[in-house]
Amino acid sequence: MTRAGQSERSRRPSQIGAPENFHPLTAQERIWQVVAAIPRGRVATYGQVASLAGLPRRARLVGHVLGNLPGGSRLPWHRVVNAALRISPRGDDRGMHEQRRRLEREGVAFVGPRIARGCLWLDDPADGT
DNA sequence: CCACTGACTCGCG
DNA sequence: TCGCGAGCCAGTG
Repeated sequence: MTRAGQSERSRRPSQIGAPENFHPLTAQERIWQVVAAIPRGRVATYGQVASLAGLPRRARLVGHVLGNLPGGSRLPWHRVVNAALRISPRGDDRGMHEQRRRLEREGVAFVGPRIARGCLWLDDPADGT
Protein backbone atom coordinates (compact mmCIF):
# COMPACT_ATOMS: atom_id res chain seq x y z
CA MET A 1 0.00 0.00 0.00
CA THR A 2 1.44 3.29 -0.95
CA ARG A 3 -1.14 5.45 0.72
CA ALA A 4 -0.39 6.63 4.23
CA GLY A 5 -3.71 6.05 5.98
CA GLN A 6 -4.27 2.79 4.30
CA SER A 7 -1.10 1.08 5.36
CA GLU A 8 -2.10 1.65 8.97
CA ARG A 9 -5.67 0.62 8.36
CA SER A 10 -4.72 -2.62 6.69
CA ARG A 11 -2.32 -3.73 9.38
CA ARG A 12 -3.22 -6.54 11.76
CA PRO A 13 -3.68 -5.74 15.45
CA SER A 14 -0.74 -7.87 16.37
CA GLN A 15 1.39 -5.81 14.05
CA ILE A 16 0.51 -2.37 15.37
CA GLY A 17 -1.14 -3.16 18.68
CA ALA A 18 -4.07 -0.92 17.85
CA PRO A 19 -7.12 -1.99 19.85
CA GLU A 20 -9.67 0.18 18.07
CA ASN A 21 -11.17 1.34 14.78
CA PHE A 22 -9.54 -0.94 12.30
CA HIS A 23 -10.37 -4.20 10.60
CA PRO A 24 -8.71 -7.28 12.04
CA LEU A 25 -8.11 -8.52 8.53
CA THR A 26 -6.27 -6.91 5.65
CA ALA A 27 -8.19 -5.98 2.54
CA GLN A 28 -6.68 -8.98 0.82
CA GLU A 29 -7.79 -11.32 3.57
CA ARG A 30 -11.31 -9.94 3.55
CA ILE A 31 -11.50 -10.54 -0.17
CA TRP A 32 -10.34 -14.10 0.36
CA GLN A 33 -13.06 -14.62 2.97
CA VAL A 34 -15.79 -13.39 0.69
CA VAL A 35 -14.63 -15.46 -2.27
CA ALA A 36 -14.39 -18.51 -0.03
CA ALA A 37 -18.02 -17.96 0.94
CA ILE A 38 -19.38 -18.16 -2.59
CA PRO A 39 -21.35 -21.42 -2.74
CA ARG A 40 -20.42 -24.15 -5.14
CA GLY A 41 -22.29 -23.82 -8.42
CA ARG A 42 -22.79 -20.07 -8.01
CA VAL A 43 -20.82 -17.00 -9.01
CA ALA A 44 -20.35 -13.42 -7.79
CA THR A 45 -19.09 -10.37 -9.62
CA TYR A 46 -15.86 -8.54 -8.81
CA GLY A 47 -17.92 -5.57 -7.68
CA GLN A 48 -20.05 -7.67 -5.35
CA VAL A 49 -17.04 -9.29 -3.79
CA ALA A 50 -15.45 -5.90 -3.26
CA SER A 51 -18.56 -4.47 -1.62
CA LEU A 52 -19.06 -7.50 0.60
CA ALA A 53 -15.44 -7.18 1.68
CA GLY A 54 -16.15 -3.63 2.74
CA LEU A 55 -14.33 -2.20 -0.26
CA PRO A 56 -16.90 -0.56 -2.51
CA ARG A 57 -15.61 0.54 -5.93
CA ARG A 58 -12.55 -1.69 -5.59
CA ALA A 59 -13.57 -4.31 -8.14
CA ARG A 60 -10.17 -4.10 -9.79
CA LEU A 61 -8.48 -4.78 -6.52
CA VAL A 62 -10.39 -8.05 -6.33
CA GLY A 63 -9.06 -8.98 -9.74
CA HIS A 64 -5.57 -8.11 -8.65
CA VAL A 65 -5.81 -10.16 -5.47
CA LEU A 66 -7.14 -13.18 -7.32
CA GLY A 67 -4.30 -12.86 -9.78
CA ASN A 68 -1.86 -12.95 -6.90
CA LEU A 69 -3.13 -16.05 -5.14
CA PRO A 70 -0.34 -18.26 -3.83
CA GLY A 71 0.10 -21.43 -5.82
CA GLY A 72 -1.78 -24.36 -4.36
CA SER A 73 -4.47 -22.12 -2.94
CA ARG A 74 -7.86 -23.79 -2.71
CA LEU A 75 -9.74 -20.51 -2.95
CA PRO A 76 -12.57 -20.81 -5.51
CA TRP A 77 -11.31 -17.90 -7.60
CA HIS A 78 -13.19 -19.26 -10.62
CA ARG A 79 -16.51 -18.24 -9.03
CA VAL A 80 -15.74 -14.57 -9.57
CA VAL A 81 -16.79 -13.08 -12.90
CA ASN A 82 -17.34 -9.59 -14.31
CA ALA A 83 -20.55 -7.56 -14.20
CA ALA A 84 -21.50 -8.74 -17.68
CA LEU A 85 -21.62 -12.24 -16.22
CA ARG A 86 -18.77 -13.26 -18.46
CA ILE A 87 -15.34 -14.58 -17.64
CA SER A 88 -12.88 -11.71 -17.69
CA PRO A 89 -10.12 -12.10 -20.25
CA ARG A 90 -6.52 -12.02 -19.00
CA GLY A 91 -3.37 -11.81 -21.01
CA ASP A 92 -3.51 -15.55 -21.39
CA ASP A 93 -6.70 -17.20 -22.67
CA ARG A 94 -5.90 -20.46 -20.95
CA GLY A 95 -6.94 -18.96 -17.62
CA MET A 96 -10.37 -18.21 -19.06
CA HIS A 97 -10.78 -21.73 -20.35
CA GLU A 98 -9.82 -23.26 -17.05
CA GLN A 99 -12.27 -21.01 -15.23
CA ARG A 100 -15.10 -21.98 -17.52
CA ARG A 101 -14.23 -25.64 -17.21
CA ARG A 102 -14.23 -25.48 -13.42
CA LEU A 103 -17.56 -23.64 -13.36
CA GLU A 104 -19.20 -26.10 -15.71
CA ARG A 105 -17.91 -28.96 -13.63
CA GLU A 106 -19.77 -27.62 -10.63
CA GLY A 107 -22.97 -27.10 -12.56
CA VAL A 108 -22.87 -23.44 -13.54
CA ALA A 109 -25.01 -22.92 -16.64
CA PHE A 110 -23.63 -20.97 -19.58
CA VAL A 111 -25.68 -19.24 -22.24
CA GLY A 112 -23.16 -18.80 -24.99
CA PRO A 113 -20.19 -17.02 -23.39
CA ARG A 114 -22.37 -15.77 -20.57
CA ILE A 115 -23.38 -17.27 -17.26
CA ALA A 116 -27.09 -17.79 -16.60
CA ARG A 117 -28.44 -15.12 -14.30
CA GLY A 118 -29.83 -17.76 -11.96
CA CYS A 119 -26.31 -18.83 -11.09
CA LEU A 120 -25.52 -15.47 -9.56
CA TRP A 121 -24.96 -15.86 -5.82
CA LEU A 122 -26.56 -12.54 -4.86
CA ASP A 123 -29.05 -11.64 -7.55
CA ASP A 124 -29.48 -7.97 -8.30
CA PRO A 125 -33.22 -7.15 -8.28
CA ALA A 126 -32.53 -3.75 -9.84
CA ASP A 127 -31.87 -5.34 -13.19
CA GLY A 128 -34.14 -7.21 -15.42
CA THR A 129 -37.37 -9.03 -14.62
C1' DC B 1 6.12 11.73 -7.26
C1' DC B 2 4.70 10.69 -12.10
C1' DA B 3 3.00 7.69 -15.72
C1' DC B 4 1.25 3.48 -17.29
C1' DT B 5 -1.44 -0.66 -16.70
C1' DG B 6 -5.19 -3.63 -15.46
C1' DA B 7 -8.92 -10.95 -13.81
C1' DC B 8 -13.58 -3.62 -13.39
C1' DT B 9 -18.03 -0.83 -14.17
C1' DC B 10 -21.26 2.20 -16.06
C1' DG B 11 -23.45 5.23 -19.46
C1' DC B 12 -24.34 6.05 -24.45
C1' DG B 13 -25.23 5.41 -29.10
C1' DT C 1 -27.04 -6.89 -27.64
C1' DC C 2 -22.52 -4.93 -28.64
C1' DG C 3 -18.70 -1.85 -28.85
C1' DC C 4 -16.54 2.49 -27.09
C1' DG C 5 -15.04 5.89 -23.96
C1' DA C 6 -14.50 7.69 -19.43
C1' DG C 7 -14.08 7.01 -14.53
C1' DC C 8 -11.90 4.63 -10.89
C1' DC C 9 -8.20 3.09 -7.79
C1' DA C 10 -4.35 0.26 -6.54
C1' DG C 11 0.19 -1.98 -8.06
C1' DT C 12 4.54 -1.35 -10.34
C1' DG C 13 8.67 0.75 -12.37
